[in-house]
Amino acid sequence: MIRTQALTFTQDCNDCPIRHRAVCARCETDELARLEEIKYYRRFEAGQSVVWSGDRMDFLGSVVNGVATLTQTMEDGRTQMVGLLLPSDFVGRPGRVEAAYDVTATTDLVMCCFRRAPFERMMHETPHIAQRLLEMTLDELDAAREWMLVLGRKTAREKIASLLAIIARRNALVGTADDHAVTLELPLTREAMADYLGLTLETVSRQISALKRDGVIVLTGKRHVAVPDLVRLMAEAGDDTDGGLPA
Amino acid sequence: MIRTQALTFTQDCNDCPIRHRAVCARCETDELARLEEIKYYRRFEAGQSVVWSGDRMDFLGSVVNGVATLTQTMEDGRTQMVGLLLPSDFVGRPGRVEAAYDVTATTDLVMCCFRRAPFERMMHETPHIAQRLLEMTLDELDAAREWMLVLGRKTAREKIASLLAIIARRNALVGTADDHAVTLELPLTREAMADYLGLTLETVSRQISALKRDGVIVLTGKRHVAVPDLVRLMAEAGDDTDGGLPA
DNA sequence: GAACGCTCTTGATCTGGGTCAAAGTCAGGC
DNA sequence: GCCTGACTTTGACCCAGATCAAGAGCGTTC
Repeated sequence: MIRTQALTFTQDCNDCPIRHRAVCARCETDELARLEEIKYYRRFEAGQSVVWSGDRMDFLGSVVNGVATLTQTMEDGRTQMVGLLLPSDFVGRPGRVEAAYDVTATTDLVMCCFRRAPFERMMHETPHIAQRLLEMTLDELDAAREWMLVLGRKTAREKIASLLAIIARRNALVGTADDHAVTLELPLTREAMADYLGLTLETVSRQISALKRDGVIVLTGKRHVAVPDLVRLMAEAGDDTDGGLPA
Repeated sequence: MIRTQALTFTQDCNDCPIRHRAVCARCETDELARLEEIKYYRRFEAGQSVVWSGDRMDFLGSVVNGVATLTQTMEDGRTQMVGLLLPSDFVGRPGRVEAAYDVTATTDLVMCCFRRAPFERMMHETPHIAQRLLEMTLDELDAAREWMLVLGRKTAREKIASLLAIIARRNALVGTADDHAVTLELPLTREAMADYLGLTLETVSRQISALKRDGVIVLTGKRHVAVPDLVRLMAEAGDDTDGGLPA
């Protein structure tokens, strides 16, 4: 059920694979060149804030490397992560300068950014870009709704398994892996995982221990996880597995 | 925090206010005429399914009247509502014929539909439409993420208050109301509310009783709710109230 | 107007996950 | 090597909300 995005980078875009996928899948050469002009890179250290909710955000861009999170906070301090930005994911809303969420780098992070004004101008002149952004936003919406099911109806164990499955799937496409066994590096602390899953960090820790005890995962270090059987993991997540993996 | 969409219909669009807002806010007259050609109305009875997840959906459209829900279901029968479609909301994904969710009318429903093929053709030829759809989709994404906070971090009482506040705000704009007192008709059964909130119907019922006991709401019939003080209700929902209401 | 089928309310009890507390692991700095 | 601080694990206990169960309200049908 968790839709996997095709990360089919093309060689003609090797200095910034992201730019290609994110906003320019069907652009002509001269359009690519224009994007090139307004593009720049930003680096963030693990733990650093990219932007705070309500602040001015004068760029839009995609993650090249590393992991960032989108979180919402209530006045009393309760927080909920509402999005996980993995390489190739796009942040920023055209036409609205104030950030709607806190964006935080959870690992060292490299982003490919576009300055807002020229990007928006270009979007208005280049129909492909708005159409591409629409597709990407629809994918994000599907992912958010998928996550609503996780938050609203799954047990703690299923929630952990769902998160691991998402990361494993994204990883599996980038790295090499046979269909059923995957290893992955958790880019999140237990606390950040809890924020994503609507749990406490203690519960996260306990459920990870339980999955380990039951052989669903093998821990080789706090953050390094081996999944011997991805199908098993997805079953633990409560997902239907049909069509999930290539045959 | 719950963003309210401006439902500013213009008089030049009186036979189908929705069409205007939904996809053609900036179209020229001839484009409006083309939309007119491919538009038709569909009516559904309360309880009837609009489309099942996975089925072919050969139209897109917006709600004119009534309420529909988007729900996701797990194999074991657990369900989670992932969206509430109130008048002026749009359903359907351009470029993807299979519905991703179950769409169900919870009241008698009128939709203004566009046949898929000509609509998509028009979208590709008319940049305004893709841009408008992008904006609408970004609004939906914000709403979905808002809801993730509700599902993941709010208590049962706060969840109920949040739902009432959403409906009250949408209602308040359409109907007449002074700033602080609103009455509304619940378009959902207790069970549907539970599905939206990630609760059981018993808990929904108990919390509604509690809010009534505490004077936050006044029940005049099972489904008819008077909110004497919307600010109070929003405080119960755990929302920050700044900017929420006109002064 | 009795019987039926919904929807909703309320009570009693149970439990998954939260809360509080303490101890274990590990990387980096000196 | 040992200290420090951040992260993680584990234990004991508790409570919000789930579950199970019984009725109550109320519109429809015949």
